[in-house]
Amino acid sequence: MTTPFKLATWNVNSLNVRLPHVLDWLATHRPDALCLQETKQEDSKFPYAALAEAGFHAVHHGQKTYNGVAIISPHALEAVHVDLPEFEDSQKRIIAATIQGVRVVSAYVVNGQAVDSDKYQYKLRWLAAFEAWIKQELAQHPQLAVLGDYNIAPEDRDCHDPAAWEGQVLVSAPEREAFQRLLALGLSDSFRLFHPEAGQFSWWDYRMAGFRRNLGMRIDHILISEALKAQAIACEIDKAPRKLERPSDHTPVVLHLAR
DNA sequence: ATGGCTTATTGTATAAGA
Repeated sequence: MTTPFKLATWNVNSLNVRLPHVLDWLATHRPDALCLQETKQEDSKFPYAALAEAGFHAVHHGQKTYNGVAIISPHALEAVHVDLPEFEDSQKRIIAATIQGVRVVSAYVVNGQAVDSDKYQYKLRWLAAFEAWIKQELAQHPQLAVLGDYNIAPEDRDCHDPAAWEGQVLVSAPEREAFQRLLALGLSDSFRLFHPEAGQFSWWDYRMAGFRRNLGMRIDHILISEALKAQAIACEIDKAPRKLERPSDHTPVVLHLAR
């Protein structure tokens, strides 16, 4: 006897603007956990009441203007943790909670802006600290799912024009190596368990009619431990919200487990 | 063609995203 369990991640690019889309999506999909990134609001502004009215608990770690992460669930959110340990950081990029025995991480990885920038160096340092922490989480929680906006397209098939993007931020070798080190801890890129094809993206630039022309990148990922891999039955990118009025530039990625 | 669009901000231009 197995029970369906649905996990999702979505960079909403301002929850203040996107709350109606999020509430509609929650009502339609009824996930067991939805991880958000780029809420761009302080905890005092987070819509706990609207979510509660819809039947969801939530935990949020945010700040004004930038960053901000949350986990929304109809179930209890236990052992909540924020930030990377032993990494001085004023930017709110990490929240984790245990939901029905599954350790769920919502992560907003540093963008990095350009490979010759200080922000890129911060991205690589941040990723090293993230890897060290995820290693600890995995040791403590065999059933681990690390969801979020990784701001890394792991392979050329995850980029609409690898030649044009070669060496750029999001696809550069040091970033891709950092992603591979996460996998080497014992995690799997759940989307690729089911979909080997190129041209599957989770983000499209607002400019240049990027979505209509499918000029995108697959940078939002759900990494899962071996124990969860054994339960995985499907993983999809839901492009529907990207077609709405005033969409986020990212769209949800959804993992289905049978537990 | 280094921009194109969208968001937030003690705003009327700037910074950041990816």
